[in-house]
Amino acid sequence: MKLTNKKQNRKNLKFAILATDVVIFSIRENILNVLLIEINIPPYYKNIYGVPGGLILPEETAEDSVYGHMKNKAGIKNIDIEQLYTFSSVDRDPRGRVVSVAYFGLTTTVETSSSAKVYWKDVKKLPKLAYDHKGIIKKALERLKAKVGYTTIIKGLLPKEFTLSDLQTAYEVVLNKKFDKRNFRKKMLSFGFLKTAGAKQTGVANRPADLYKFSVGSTQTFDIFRS
Amino acid sequence: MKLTNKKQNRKNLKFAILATDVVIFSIRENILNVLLIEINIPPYYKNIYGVPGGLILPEETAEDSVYGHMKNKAGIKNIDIEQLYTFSSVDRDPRGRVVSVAYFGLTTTVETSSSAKVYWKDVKKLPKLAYDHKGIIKKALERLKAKVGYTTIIKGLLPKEFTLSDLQTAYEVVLNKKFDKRNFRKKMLSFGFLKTAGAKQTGVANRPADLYKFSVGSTQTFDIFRS
DNA sequence: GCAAAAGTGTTCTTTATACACCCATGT
DNA sequence: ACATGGGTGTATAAAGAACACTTTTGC
Repeated sequence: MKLTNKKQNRKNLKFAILATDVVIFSIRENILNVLLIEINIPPYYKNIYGVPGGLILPEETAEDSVYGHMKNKAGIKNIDIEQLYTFSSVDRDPRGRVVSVAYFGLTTTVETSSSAKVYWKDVKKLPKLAYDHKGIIKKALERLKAKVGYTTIIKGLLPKEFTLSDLQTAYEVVLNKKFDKRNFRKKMLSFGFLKTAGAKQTGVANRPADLYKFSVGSTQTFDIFRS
Repeated sequence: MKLTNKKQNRKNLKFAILATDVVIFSIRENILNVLLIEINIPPYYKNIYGVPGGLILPEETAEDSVYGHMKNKAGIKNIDIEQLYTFSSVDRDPRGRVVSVAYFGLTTTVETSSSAKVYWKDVKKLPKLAYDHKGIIKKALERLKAKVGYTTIIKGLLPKEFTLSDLQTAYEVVLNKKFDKRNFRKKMLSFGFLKTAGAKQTGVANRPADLYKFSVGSTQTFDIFRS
């Protein structure tokens, strides 16, 4: 962090533009989806998509910036995000040096009330993407898979109240792996981070399931799944 | 990552200076130490220490930058580092906006062949530090503790060949926790990431221990310690 | 021969896995 | 009455934890 103290040099040190990008995951129809947004930067990019993002302003932290861009460009607010990685390849933006601090977040909010072209896409069937966004999504997915194994982060993919089957499906979709129903339930309830919501499902054409909610506020660490 | 395409605006977007900081850990006399370097930025900082770091240059990635600063300022080279977190608080540097991409690394190289004032310090007895470096070290330590539990990262704290007692001590020092010798050895050998080096300790005033080395090159994930 | 760390097995407890049937509701 | 997903227990296997003595070397 040492930098020269000569004021006349400071201008030359400000060579890079700072940006943020955010990978937002959501489960739709039992498939893990990522939020994409149209990128239109002629002559470099047209008819192409990428993850939402944008500039960091002088008076903002990276995190402030992400919240603003999520809201303005994708209509997504009130979701928890966490820092993923900072991408600093010299040529990652065709217009010049742009260093991006990437974040990732989870949501159940499927509505994307925004004027921009925004859509959800199966993470396994991504189209060609702008910039290094494919690599950013790949890294976010790795992080998500790792974190569901030792934290309660899965909470972000579920509504406030959910059934144990919903919870199981969420894990199965993220980890791409099936679990035994009885063992799954035993294990989940043993952790103590769930409590019954005191109600049952309604309007289903089968026996209604008990509803549960998380009894912990923020993401906590547990030993959830090992492999 | 969308940014305005108007060239005349791009200069105003370059408001921040980019820097890297690196937290280097090493075990010395059964204590986890961190490498500190004198920070001298009058009138803001004098007689104060912090972790090594410095500017990112226009043609460098953050990672390139860290390797350069580690070598030039602390005389440390040939160590593996990984990205830790990007610190972007607006006021973290008294001279203006500096966004720092922080890294952390492990080493056994205790010699710090450098002209700058560089020294190793017990992570539990840190003095007052410049900038937000105390927070950076705290985050690095959390990451290190987490990663020894599910990767072979501990390798970075050990010489090429080491005894099982050395390995146990390394885990104990990092996790601040004692292990049972027999159970520890059984478990470590069961993973298969160790192999005998075919030699024994020499010059010790007790029964010489077998030497081992890691049979894996880079850091790999295993289920090493749960709690 | 003594001090110092190395090396080594067994028992018990806890956790994980495999597995199949009846239940409550909507249509 | 039937189709659909909900809800439950037990037996076996695997992993983790607790625990003490003999061995090899330098001095």
